[in-house]
Amino acid sequence: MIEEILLRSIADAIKTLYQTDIDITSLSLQKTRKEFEGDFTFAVFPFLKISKKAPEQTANEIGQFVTESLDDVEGFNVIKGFLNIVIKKSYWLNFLNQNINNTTFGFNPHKNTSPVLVEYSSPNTNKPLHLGHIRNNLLGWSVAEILKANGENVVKVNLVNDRGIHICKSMLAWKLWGNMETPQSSGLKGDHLAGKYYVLFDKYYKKEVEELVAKGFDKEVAEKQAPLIIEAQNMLRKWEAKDTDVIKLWNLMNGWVYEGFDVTYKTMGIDFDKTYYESQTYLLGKSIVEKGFNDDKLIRKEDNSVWADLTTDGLDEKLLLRSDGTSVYMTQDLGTAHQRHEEYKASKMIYVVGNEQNYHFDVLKIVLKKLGYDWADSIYHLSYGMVELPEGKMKSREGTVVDADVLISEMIETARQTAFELGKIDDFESEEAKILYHTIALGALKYFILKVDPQKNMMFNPKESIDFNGHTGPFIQYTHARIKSLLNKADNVIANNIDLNINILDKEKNILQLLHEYPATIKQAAESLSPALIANYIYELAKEYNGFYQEIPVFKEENIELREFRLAISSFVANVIKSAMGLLGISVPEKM
RNA sequence: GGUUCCGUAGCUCAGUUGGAUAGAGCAACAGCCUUCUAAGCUGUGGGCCAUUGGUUCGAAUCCAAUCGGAAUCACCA
Repeated sequence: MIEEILLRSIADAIKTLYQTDIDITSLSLQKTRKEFEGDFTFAVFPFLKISKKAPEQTANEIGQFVTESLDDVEGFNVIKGFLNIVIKKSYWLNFLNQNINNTTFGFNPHKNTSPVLVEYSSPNTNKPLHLGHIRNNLLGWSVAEILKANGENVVKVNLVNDRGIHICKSMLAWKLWGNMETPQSSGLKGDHLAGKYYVLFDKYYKKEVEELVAKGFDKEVAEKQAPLIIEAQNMLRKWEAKDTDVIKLWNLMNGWVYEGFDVTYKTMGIDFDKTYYESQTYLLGKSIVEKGFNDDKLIRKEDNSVWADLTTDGLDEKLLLRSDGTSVYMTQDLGTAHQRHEEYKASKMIYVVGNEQNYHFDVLKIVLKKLGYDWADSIYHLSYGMVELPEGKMKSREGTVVDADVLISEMIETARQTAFELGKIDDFESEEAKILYHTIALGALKYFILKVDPQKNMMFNPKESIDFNGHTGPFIQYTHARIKSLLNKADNVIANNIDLNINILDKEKNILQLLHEYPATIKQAAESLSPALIANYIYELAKEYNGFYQEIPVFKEENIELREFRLAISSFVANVIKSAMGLLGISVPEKM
């Protein structure tokens, strides 16, 4: 990489000129700002104490040294204390020639190290997926792909939350009021059917609580004594005791939900290498807790509940087993983590989970350590922000959730209408057209979500449908389609031996520089686990290309060498757009 | 109340380890299709980077305090 060569040369310069050894990692270059001439800029201010000279003079001396020692450097200029280094155009053209046909440009070779696990999605089987889950799925999937591109050995895992009191609520409601309704009989998608009964449970439960309060009970007491909740708890105990009828009902309803989830995952293009089920790990969790108690690392209270005392860690006590012996969320997470560690000995276990669970993961790591598992440090909680609506947070029970399936189908419809209004397609009902609507709709949705820094909360306004113009997925897809159309006109013949003496325009060099940054962008995105860096990078590239496309003839250029050069740049841009969008899970059309 | 995260244009968001005059998109206004796809391009207006101190040659970026907002602190998950 030219950056590293430049830095080494600068370090040499400082050593030769000022007799001081500088660690190369303490030096940094930045891209030269557009208003100045040059490619890379080095700020000399920190080294004035060493040079004991004015900024301009120091910069001039270093610039002189670097220019004389490196073939790829054309020259330099100095403005205040900023040394702007100009790279020869032959460097950029060589870069183009060498990478134009490299289908894995920007990717690191596969390292043969212990795997990195990425857990995402982690759905509950009592309700369908909503916009919050969409962010989770897209983030997790994309982070996994970016890590792969960076050479990691990645395992994508899902953890299905298929047991627990919330599942029993749906089951109980269906049993009481469902009249044997099935996805077939109702035409409802399986996950939506389960969700319907979850909502129904809550409705009647609330009613019971109100009635008890009206009779003079405290609200807290009422919430614990309402017949419905007692019945649900009863069901959970029966489930843990493997009661035949309860298990049968559980299998039936979960089966419906899985069928529903599969459809949604397929539509979104989300996949997994391995799926864990809480129902298969919670017993391991229980045994870990029992062992911890026997080893005197946990405490049992009079009512038989088991707790971890975290007061020495500045936290509170944490329940691990209820007084009736059933397990909680934390219990199964201990079991799941343990099982995964045994299976993969992963160097890192990344959990993509919303920031509302920050405390949970702090506790998980502390409890694991307390129990003597050193590998607790390999657990990393990739904590992402909530998706907020204009009215505030999404709440299932208040009906303010944006349903994943509904949102996606609305987006597809919008894509269809927009294509119609723009007169883009001849046959609007053809199979090809339908694929295109899907590609564009998902492109818009995925890009909208992934371009935001994962850590931050993000706003989604359902009344303003996601845009297809400007800083969006379709903008980038469109750029790709236009390039493909150009390349087709040239019969897809792309030269990789561009003459190093041709004249390069500013816009062309800007594009080459951006392409040159792709490998570093992937690396950075992998290190910071942020697809947003890829998303913003690819927008910048597409935008720069569109400016070029508008102003400069490509296929119509009469000079053959220039035409080949511009076609080559165009082809390279198309490759990188396709590659980078692929890391976001967004496919790019050939035509649109 | 404790802990954690966030405050950048009217709105939605960028701004890599501190660097030169703070960047996009949307919305508004004005232009560009007999020439490679106008889902595009060009231009105009729009900012006390929440506030106040500090560190530094240099702060949107680092530190502290204050003010706003969010999450969490359950025998829910």
